Amino acid sequence: MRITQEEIAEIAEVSRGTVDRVLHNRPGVNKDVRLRVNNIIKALDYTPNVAGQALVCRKRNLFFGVMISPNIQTSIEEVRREVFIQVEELRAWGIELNIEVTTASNASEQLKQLDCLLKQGIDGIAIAQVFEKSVAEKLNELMANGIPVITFYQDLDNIRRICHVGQDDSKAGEISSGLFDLILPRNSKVAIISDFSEFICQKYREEGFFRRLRSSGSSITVVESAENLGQDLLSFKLVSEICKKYPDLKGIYITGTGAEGLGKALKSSEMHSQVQVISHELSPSVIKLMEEGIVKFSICHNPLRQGSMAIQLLFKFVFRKIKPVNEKYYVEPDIITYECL
Amino acid sequence: MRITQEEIAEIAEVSRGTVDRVLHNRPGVNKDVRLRVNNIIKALDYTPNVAGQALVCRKRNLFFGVMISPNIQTSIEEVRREVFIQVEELRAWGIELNIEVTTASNASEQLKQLDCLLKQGIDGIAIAQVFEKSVAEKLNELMANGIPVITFYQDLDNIRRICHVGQDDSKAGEISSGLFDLILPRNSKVAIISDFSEFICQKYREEGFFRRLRSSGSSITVVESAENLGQDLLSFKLVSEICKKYPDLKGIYITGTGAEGLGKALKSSEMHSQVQVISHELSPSVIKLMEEGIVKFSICHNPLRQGSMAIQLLFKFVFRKIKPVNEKYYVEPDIITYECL
DNA sequence: TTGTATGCGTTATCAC
DNA sequence: GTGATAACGCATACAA
Repeated sequence: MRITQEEIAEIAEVSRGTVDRVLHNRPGVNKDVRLRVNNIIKALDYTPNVAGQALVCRKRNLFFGVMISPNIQTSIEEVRREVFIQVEELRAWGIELNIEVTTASNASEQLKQLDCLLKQGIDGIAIAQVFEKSVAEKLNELMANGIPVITFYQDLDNIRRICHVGQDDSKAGEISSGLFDLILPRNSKVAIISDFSEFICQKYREEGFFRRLRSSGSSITVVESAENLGQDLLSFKLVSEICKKYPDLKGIYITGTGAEGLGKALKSSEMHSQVQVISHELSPSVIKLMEEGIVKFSICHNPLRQGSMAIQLLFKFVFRKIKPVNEKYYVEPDIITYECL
Repeated sequence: MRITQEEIAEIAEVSRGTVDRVLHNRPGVNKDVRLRVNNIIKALDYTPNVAGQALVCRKRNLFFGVMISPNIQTSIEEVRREVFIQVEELRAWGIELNIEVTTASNASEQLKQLDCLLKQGIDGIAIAQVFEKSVAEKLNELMANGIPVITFYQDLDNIRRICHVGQDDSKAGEISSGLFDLILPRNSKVAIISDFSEFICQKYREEGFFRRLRSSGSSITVVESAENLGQDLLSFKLVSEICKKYPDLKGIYITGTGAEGLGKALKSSEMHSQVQVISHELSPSVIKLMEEGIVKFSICHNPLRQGSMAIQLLFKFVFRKIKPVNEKYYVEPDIITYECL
């Protein structure tokens, strides 16, 4: 049987009210009493019964904002479905959690949405990609005002947040490189295409890729590493050029978006049956290329699971005041092949 | 704001007590009244507030049994750790759930453990593998007596249970076959080794493997399909023979246990760098073979996640009386390579 | 056959 | 500064 406030009050020879005040750091309690009660709380390892809290807190509703960017390559409907499951689960416990899912593809949109959420009185924010410093600053401001922020999917340096939920990109890069060694003949030439190599995740993926090549003594040579700036047209051009330059190219590792342009280039160069492609995530264009047999593997970090993890951590923090123990949480990478779809 | 018993009582112009009696199908309420109340409950889509229930039910503790077999290839400590997390989570809500994790490797041990659990007054059972009909019959009996049973990891025909949590083995087989097509040269010869092909999961894996070979028009030929009866010695013998018989063998798909014997055979035949192995799950011997570069892929169905899913469903059923909507729940297969370890 | 009272643990609002 | 008390939604024992 767990310890209750009532019991603490009894032991400390005070009333429940006082215990409550101590627990919530509210003023109006003698220093000595506070210390005594606090000691008992610690000694008996008291933790509140969440059911009791849930029952009381039926008055005020919670309100979270989930901000995603198109880059997470999952449809907003899917995110909503995932969110719905969690909201329903909490509803069963009598807790009304409202979650507004918005999508933005640039900084100014994000800022506008943040302002809108703030006006409605937000209790917490999970954000999948922070586009610019201006947004980061805004989020820092929120944190300073006691509104918790969790970043997921893509992190940013110098941003204040209670934690980050993401993937181990460097490991993902290692896995890709290992996969190439399994499917390519010896001494193969491989090219790497990123969209913006400055994006942390892509930088780490590439790093991991190279690290394993070295450490495993792989025979693969990376002949080119180019940026398509997230544009399919540029992607097409780049890959076409590379194909011309290296007619014996055997593999392409695409760490970000732009798979569609890549696919077209391979087909128009008639290299699509010779070049094996490994990509990340499961955008519609990647799925299509898998069905066509051009993309052989895609390494995914279920953005849905990341999102729901973020919401759970956010809820725990807001409702139960439990701070995430880790600064970063990783979801395991999923290796996807055509048969997995 | 959700609807409450109180409100239903008000609308039906009866007391809370009566509503409660109707909700719990207890006797002592007029037929007409019962009908009226029931209609209101349905019309307003009433669902109980679990927090309220949790608060009341602090008196009686719940007691679940989790029975695993060595075949699930996860250490009992890991299972306990996983169980612990869930128990703590419920504890936070004031619900004391006791879970006893036992491991048995044959039917008579399982029967003994079941009896032991029954004597202690069990509220539900999650079982990872049912060895014989005698155990299945015992479980059917429990179900008849209102003690819910969930099977996970491995199912059995003709067993009564509220649902099953497992994997889509046929899909797993398809994935393996797809992987072979990616890593093997054209027209390769492949052998399949199972331990007991009568085990449902292995049967389905093999079926899926063959199905995809046919449907995709693969150039792979399966030259042999043998059973090692779960014995490493037999596994060694079988694989040695196969290696001798097919010196140009390129791949082995091992659907069950016995990887250690297989590895030794490949090494002693000096075929280990020529033959690519795909296996299932992550037993210590599989991990070792991956590190040695012999096993290239292993397809896993996180038994831990299966177990925790089973417990969650069990809890939902026992505590909230919510029957699982599906008869079978599948976890997604994980494709594991050396770099994933 | 029906209604009422009590308690579960927490929070918040009074009163002292 | 401190203590008592009324909800919150539910289950149950008891009263009518």
